[in-house]
Amino acid sequence: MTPLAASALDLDRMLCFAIYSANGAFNRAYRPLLDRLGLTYPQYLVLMALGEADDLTVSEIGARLFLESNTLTPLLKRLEAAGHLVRRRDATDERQVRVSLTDQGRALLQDACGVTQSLAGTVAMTEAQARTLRDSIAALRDILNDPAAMARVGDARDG
Amino acid sequence: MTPLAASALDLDRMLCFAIYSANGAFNRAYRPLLDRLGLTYPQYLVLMALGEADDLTVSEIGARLFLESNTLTPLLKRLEAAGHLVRRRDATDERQVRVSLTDQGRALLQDACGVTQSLAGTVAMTEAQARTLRDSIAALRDILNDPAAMARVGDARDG
DNA sequence: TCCGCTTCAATCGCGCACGATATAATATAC
DNA sequence: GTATATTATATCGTGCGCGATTGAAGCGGA
Repeated sequence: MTPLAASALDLDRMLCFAIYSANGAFNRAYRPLLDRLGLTYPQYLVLMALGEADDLTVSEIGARLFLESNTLTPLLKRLEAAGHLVRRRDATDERQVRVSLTDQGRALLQDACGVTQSLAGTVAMTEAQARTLRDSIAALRDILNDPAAMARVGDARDG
Repeated sequence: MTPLAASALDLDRMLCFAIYSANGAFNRAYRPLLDRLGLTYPQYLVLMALGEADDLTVSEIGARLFLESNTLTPLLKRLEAAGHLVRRRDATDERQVRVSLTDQGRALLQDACGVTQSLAGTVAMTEAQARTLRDSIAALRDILNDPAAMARVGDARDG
């Protein structure tokens, strides 16, 4: 007498829920470690992005993290207020804002990288397992982020 | 001259970032579909949980979704205001709040399940691939959610 | 030159997610 | 049987995440 549960849609069978709950678990695992550094996880990601390529525009950071200015602008302002980075208008195109790490921000990123590695060391997973899993998830993400692939979803319900 | 990028910590090599960005991608894919039903993704998960086992307490829902009352209480109030579920104090233990789907909520869940399937059908992945990936991610989540496993993370930096 | 179109960042509103705390009900200790 | 501890839910403040909108800067064509 539970017709809805009879399908293959149970929570534990859903890939999206596996991703959703794993994301929450990662956040909970990172939080106490990043708290000591005064960082949130998205802020840590921004520092990582700038560590790979400094002096990025807001859009370029967004392209790497799959975020947009409505999320990044206030986040970047907080990191700037904390002295971890500097924002300045591009001289040749005043629409753009270029973001660069300060020395303090660069040092903080070094500390934060240690956090990642100590956590990675705790999760019992071989390098090969982690790589396979990461690549599969990234491929899935790229499909979901592809407008062309997603355009037809739900069409059967519309027409 | 980019010492930070030289390590294995690049964004695209991080499992946590793969999870984080895939979660965002799933949300973006679900949003337009669930918007038509007036639901958010977490609200959809709550309906799913109640579809599997109705008349759950707030804590029981939280145990299934890895959430707590500070997140669930306002979310449940919104779903109740929309007429999708009912909340009432347990007669034998007034501390607990029992949540049950209304007929309207049950019907909405049926509609929402169609959304999931149309999206799953669009993502080119075999059943076996999806199962393997899902199980790996869930196992990872369970490790990250295990206080005992996580207790030692960062110890090396403390002592 | 002027007008429209696009692009980039910023702003606003809303809904999670969660640490910290509050409040009420129950259970336990004595 | 009252004091204390524990449990369940609710409340509050902060920081994402994002749809929608705004405003300024650049770009195009007539």
